[in-house]
Amino acid sequence: MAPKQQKTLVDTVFDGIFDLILKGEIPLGGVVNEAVLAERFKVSRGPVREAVKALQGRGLIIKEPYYKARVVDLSLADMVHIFQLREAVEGMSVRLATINMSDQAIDQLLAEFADASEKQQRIVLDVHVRIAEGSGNRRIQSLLCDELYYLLRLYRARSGAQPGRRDTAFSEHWQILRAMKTRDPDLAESLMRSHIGRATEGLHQLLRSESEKAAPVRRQKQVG
Amino acid sequence: MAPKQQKTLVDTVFDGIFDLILKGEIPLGGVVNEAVLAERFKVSRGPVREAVKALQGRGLIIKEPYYKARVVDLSLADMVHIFQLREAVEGMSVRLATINMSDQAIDQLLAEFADASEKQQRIVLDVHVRIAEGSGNRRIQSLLCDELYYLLRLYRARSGAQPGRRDTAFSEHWQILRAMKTRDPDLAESLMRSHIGRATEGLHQLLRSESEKAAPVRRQKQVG
DNA sequence: TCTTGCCGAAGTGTTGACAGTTATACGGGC
DNA sequence: GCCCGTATAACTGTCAACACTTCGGCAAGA
Repeated sequence: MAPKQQKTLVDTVFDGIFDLILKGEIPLGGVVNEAVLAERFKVSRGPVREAVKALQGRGLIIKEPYYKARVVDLSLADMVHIFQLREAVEGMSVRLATINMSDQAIDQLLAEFADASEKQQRIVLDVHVRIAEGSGNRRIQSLLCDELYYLLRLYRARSGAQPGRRDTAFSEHWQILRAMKTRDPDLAESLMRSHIGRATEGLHQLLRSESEKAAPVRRQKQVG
Repeated sequence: MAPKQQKTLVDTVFDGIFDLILKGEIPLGGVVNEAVLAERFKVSRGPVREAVKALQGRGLIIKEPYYKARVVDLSLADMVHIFQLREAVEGMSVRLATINMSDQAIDQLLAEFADASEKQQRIVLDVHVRIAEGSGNRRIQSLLCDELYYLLRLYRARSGAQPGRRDTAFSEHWQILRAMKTRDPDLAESLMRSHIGRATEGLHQLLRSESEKAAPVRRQKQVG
């Protein structure tokens, strides 16, 4: 009973709105107007409503009854919260993958990682996605590869800089994969949590320097 | 800018459908029919669609384009996945609460816990909710108190038995609260993960005994 | 009897109009 | 100029009808 992969207007509009948000055409905190979007995508307001609700369900849009929906602000504090959650879930994800993935699958992941690293390709999100798939836990996969995935993409698109150190990320990923290979779930989880915890700490530093910078002068109102 | 707490038809229908599912009027795996529900709640199909989509977003309903939506099956394997995720997130939740909650708030939680235990009240979900609130992490709170909360409620309503041992749960909660009081985030997290990990293991046992029971004879088709 | 194909019924997806709520603009008074 | 009240415009929530897809029943053929 595998249904055909139908694509409804809601799916198309969802992707379209997410793209507008990614590109900043609807800025962070900006208004999401159903009627305008319906005109833009040449559909009725119904599918737009449903797409907006779906984006709301992924934490990308804030919506209250009768009020104009808004794109989430994605403050640094918000990102700290997301990374704390992600640390816990990615830790469990790699623990389960260490236990559940076959030797062959782990070897293949290691080989692809080594291959991509030689080519200087961006593989950071892919490794996490692959581990989540290997965890065999559909709920964890759904959370990491759906809701948190969109939030991370948005954060990276809007902030430019990655909350992590690109120079050591390769080494940390490698160590995680090695721990998986040796079937040490405790070590794998600990390494993954440290890996993400460092990014969280980096965000914390930004948050602190931001509040110190703001303290001596009047908080500058954002134009948008 | 706190909007009034408006309640739309979608909210009402969401609660109504969830209630039908809780009571088994729509059984696990059962069909969710928009037109029938619209008649039942005396609304148009629009709000029903939106409510169904919202329930889908919480993992309670499975839906593909043009196919009839269905209530999730909530198999034991599914519950194991949910509890594994919950273990990770509740662990991080109590870690953050141990760090972030004020002494006064922790004392109050301890006092309320002791009070409720004398009265033999059901406080299990409340403690977890309170800890999530105390974590100060809105994403964790949202996940534990929204999506996972509904799934847990549904599981308990449909399965009757709690995946846990009521006799030792009090003691385990108490130890967790004590670890919070002494400001030991590592211990608090470890205790919480053990607490939920035991429930997960109980589910695993059920899953194993289920598959052993099914192995020697033809798998009995469920009537529903 | 079993299998396949066709057609109509049952259901889902979308539309445009109406109903209800919030936001904005304008005028009057202080 | 500022504040308040009112009216209207702009928006969100809902409705009923139409468009499109799936499902089930029946008939025909092997």
